[in-house]
Amino acid sequence: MIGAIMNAPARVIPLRPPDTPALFNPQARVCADCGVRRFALFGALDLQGLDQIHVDIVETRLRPGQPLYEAGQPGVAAFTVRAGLVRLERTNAQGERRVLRLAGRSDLVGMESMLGQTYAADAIACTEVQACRLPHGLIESLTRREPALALDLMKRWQRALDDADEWLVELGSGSARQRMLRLLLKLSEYGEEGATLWLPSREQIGSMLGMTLETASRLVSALKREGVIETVDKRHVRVAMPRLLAALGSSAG
Amino acid sequence: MIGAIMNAPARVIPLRPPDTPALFNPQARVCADCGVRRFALFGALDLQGLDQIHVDIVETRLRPGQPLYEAGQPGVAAFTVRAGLVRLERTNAQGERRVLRLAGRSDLVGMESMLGQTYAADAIACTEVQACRLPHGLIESLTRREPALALDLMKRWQRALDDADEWLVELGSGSARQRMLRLLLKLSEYGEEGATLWLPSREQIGSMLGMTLETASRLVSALKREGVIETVDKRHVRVAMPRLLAALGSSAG
DNA sequence: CGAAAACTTGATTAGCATCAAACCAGGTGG
DNA sequence: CCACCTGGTTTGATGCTAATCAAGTTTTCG
Repeated sequence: MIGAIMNAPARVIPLRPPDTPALFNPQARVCADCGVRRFALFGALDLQGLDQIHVDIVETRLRPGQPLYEAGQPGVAAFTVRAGLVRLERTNAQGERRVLRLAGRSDLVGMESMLGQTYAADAIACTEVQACRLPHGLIESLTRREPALALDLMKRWQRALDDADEWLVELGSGSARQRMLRLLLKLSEYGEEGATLWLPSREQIGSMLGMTLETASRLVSALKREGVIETVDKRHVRVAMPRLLAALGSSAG
Repeated sequence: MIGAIMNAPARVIPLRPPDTPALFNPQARVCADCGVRRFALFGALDLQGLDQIHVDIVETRLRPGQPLYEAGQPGVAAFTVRAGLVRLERTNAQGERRVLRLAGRSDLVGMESMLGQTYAADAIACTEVQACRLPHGLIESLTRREPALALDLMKRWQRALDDADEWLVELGSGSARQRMLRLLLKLSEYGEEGATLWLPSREQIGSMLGMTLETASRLVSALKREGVIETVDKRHVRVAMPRLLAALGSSAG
């Protein structure tokens, strides 16, 4: 594959390409070395393609609470999340905020920008976030040159749709306790290392599960007492997966 | 446009093209005369294109309760809903069924089939349904010939995603009464004629709003007493929109 | 007509929202 | 350094909402 950079016949890409001296632009190098490239939007692109697109890609860093974009703004770019967690949320007719779903490593958010639409939701950093900004013009021109990318994009949309449905089905009904347990299960999918996962503020848990922050607090406290979760620091807990699964199973067999 | 069939320069299509004697295949005629074509997937195609694709398109009719497809089945075709209402629903880990959203006239469902995936949900007819079956192979080959179709498809996905988010935000929180009122508002978007709309069974309302069928029944009864809705027949009601909006406004200003 | 399914209505209870108060950690300024 | 403040969190007391259990009624359909 590395040899192929110069005479480019290939589509197959190794999981993490070794050094690639043929790339001229520094950002192209960053892209080539990116740990999520294989899973991200440009996984279908070869390195030569990368060398041509680098120019417009900007890496963005956000602190917890900072918005990546906001609902209603003209959509100028999509974003690949490289690290951290982003939450998508909307305000309903009654003015209550509601978290729609989360996006983590290798997820693509703000795809509506590629259709000339305004952003459909607020995207806000939950943790420290690293993201790559992909201007919509770039993607349009790339799709023309590389039709496989269009298929890749469609798969992205379908994944987002699956995620949305999953949140509705798993977190949308059942008792408060069940929803809390299922949320922990979901958060553990994004878990960085081991059984340690990021725990949202009580208010955010409420906004994800459709309950008050007091109820969320009581549930978290109860699960700590029961040894299902264990405090690591203010925003992180370690989860005893067997107990979590047992708790889920016992509440509705 | 009719003249253009023979020398085809056009992309502009009248809302409902008059007789088109130049088309040979009967199904192509059906497509050309289709009332939703302008809004449906092949709106971007000219009539000549239609004449070439007709062969694989089959019109399907369903009675209330019949499935269009089922979750987990290999996705062999997407469907454009021409008339009636289809509900998408899934069973969660605890075995409860949950309605994800509805699809009505001109909506496209089962798009995941075009990505070689199995269907992600059950699609079940709520009312009498007419749908056009679009085999995934057809769409693939068409996309190659007509790149604009890919963009059209992406817009479809985004619309589905918007719908999903909307359901979560609007029907996912608030009191049972508020959710019921918002559901009526949503159902009225699909309303056929005037203020008359299809009313789901109490069990289905429960499955859409995350409540028991008894609560749904009580709410429907109460709204009838209050004159917000009025029985037309077992499955249809007329809605007094001003009262509905007033009820929505008063319960949460 | 009779049985099954869908719907309605009532009584009771459990679960969660609401209101209220106290607690804690972190940061600021005197 | 300590007093103070602020925002997030915990915990308690109380009441309302909707689930549950239980009949009874209407509709549908063989």
